Amino acid sequence: MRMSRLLLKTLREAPADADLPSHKLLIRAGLISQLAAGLYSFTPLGWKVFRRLESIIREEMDRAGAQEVHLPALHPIELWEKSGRAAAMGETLFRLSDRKEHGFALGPTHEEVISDLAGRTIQSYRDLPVTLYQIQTKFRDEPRPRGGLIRLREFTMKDAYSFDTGWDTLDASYDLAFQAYVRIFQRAGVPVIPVAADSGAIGGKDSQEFIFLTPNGEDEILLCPSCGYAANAEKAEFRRPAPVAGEPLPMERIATPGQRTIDDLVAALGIEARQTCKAVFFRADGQPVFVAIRGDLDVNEVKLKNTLKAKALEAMDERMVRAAGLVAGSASAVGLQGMTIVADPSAVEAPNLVAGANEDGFHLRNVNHGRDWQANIVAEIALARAGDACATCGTPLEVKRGMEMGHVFKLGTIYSESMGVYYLDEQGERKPAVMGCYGIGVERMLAACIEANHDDNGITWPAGVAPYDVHLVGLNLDQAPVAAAVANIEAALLDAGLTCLIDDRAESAGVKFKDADLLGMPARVTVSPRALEKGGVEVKARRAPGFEVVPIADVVARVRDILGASGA
RNA sequence: CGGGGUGUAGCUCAGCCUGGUUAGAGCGCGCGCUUUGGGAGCGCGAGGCCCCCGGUUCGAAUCCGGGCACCCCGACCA
Repeated sequence: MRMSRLLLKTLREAPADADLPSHKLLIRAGLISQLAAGLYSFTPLGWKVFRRLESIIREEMDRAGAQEVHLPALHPIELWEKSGRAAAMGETLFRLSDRKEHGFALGPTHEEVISDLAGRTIQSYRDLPVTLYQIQTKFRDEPRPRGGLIRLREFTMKDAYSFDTGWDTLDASYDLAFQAYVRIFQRAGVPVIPVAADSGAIGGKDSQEFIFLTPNGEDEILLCPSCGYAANAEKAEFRRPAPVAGEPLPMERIATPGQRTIDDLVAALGIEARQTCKAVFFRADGQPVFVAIRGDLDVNEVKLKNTLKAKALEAMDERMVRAAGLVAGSASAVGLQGMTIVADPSAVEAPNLVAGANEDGFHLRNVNHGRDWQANIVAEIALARAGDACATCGTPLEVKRGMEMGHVFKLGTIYSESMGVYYLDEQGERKPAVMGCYGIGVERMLAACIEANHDDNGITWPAGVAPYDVHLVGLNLDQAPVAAAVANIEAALLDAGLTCLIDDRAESAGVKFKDADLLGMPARVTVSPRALEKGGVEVKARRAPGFEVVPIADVVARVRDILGASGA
């Protein structure tokens, strides 16, 4: 491809609203162009990269025995009502109507549709196991698109779904997908670590995310430096600090004027935060929920939501708190009536806590669970934080930020039951298929690839992802020997199965080099009168500082070396 | 949906507070010449519903009101 013909405009400056390195470089290198919030067009060069990532994914999924399908993006709304997720997705679901006022949705994901397809074709245990996948556009009306290609309203997801006869063979399908993911991210030049995760709105059991660790990530990851335990903040387990021990003492009411927070109590009473009981109020699917947790801990809303099996969970606002008859700042479960009380074990096990008296300006000392109040549900709903002890080995956990690149999890029979994916086993018994689900965000992976592969001058593509293998720069192309050498090298590269982008523009050498660095092809070959006089052309690896003059006959071999060294 | 910010040329931004020439600069773009090893030089030129609607005023990019869009931080996700 000749740059004089390429639809491309590189920018010296990044748009002011680009924040992340990947976003800036995507724009500056002219790979994408924004249409609206969370919507981007890909230019020819950007699209080449995108397609190469798609190819990597496709090759590895095929290698793992998965079968590609193509599914509609437009879904009858009934499909989503049938699975119960029309409500669960809420406003994230793009909804529309056809001319007959029939409801439709733009697919935010494809469990329902794939289950419909699978349900119509899978009949016997002989048909299982099978893994289907697609690489297609998804639509989500995100509350906040952001970060260039990090969070989009229209994006491409590779999602795969496995169907098995039972949980034991699901483990094998899951592992196959897991290994495929390891290979995909390795080839794409995106370093990831698997972490334990919550399965989120889609539901299910075992779940792992592939996280690209970066300070620019949106997710918090807890890592144990000692035993290697890794989990996202929503899922992370940890050992709670021990309570202050003691025999239960008689409960007493104390005046605490103006003391509304845990910190206030700690300061005024000269106690530790772990000697208090914190009250937090939520609304789960419209029902009020009272949460009691020890004062030194915070509530993990995802764990709480899962505990309650709630579709929607929100913190109560002041108006709701008042309507529920709660006394913010002095609330406790002691004497509380009329709402579900969920308690973290920390609040249940610790004796003699200071808790609210449900009366403004007063608290209770020596409150004990079982004697003074009773939780309806006791469950681990505390949020792990940096420094908390690892549940496995006790080492203080570290917190890092990361981006979710992919997510694999064991769905079980949730969708096979609701959408009707049943098979007959050897005994002729009708059973739901056991499903697994595996997703990768393609645009996000592209962004992460740049986050992981760039320097001050631009992108440094891994060899397997770069839009072209070689950036062939011609200087003084009006001189016949230069033009001839460029043509020869192009032919040799093409014959060798390599692709090249030729800078044949009437630009100065400086401009061409700057663009070559910005665009980031792994190898650069510069043809100039100066180099020709030295008996060859210059070959340079994008990721290495120097260049060398090599005879034209050796260019292909030298380029191959560089590509081999520029793998992910 | 809360909090913060920004809308002026393709891009980065001045101008606005304190209303008043023909709305500016750099980069980019076109033409000519010069130039060809790290975004080079000279000259000429094109390019603006100053986000939109309304108001105040003799007069609005500028002041007031209301919208909309986009970005960032939180709650949600690949």
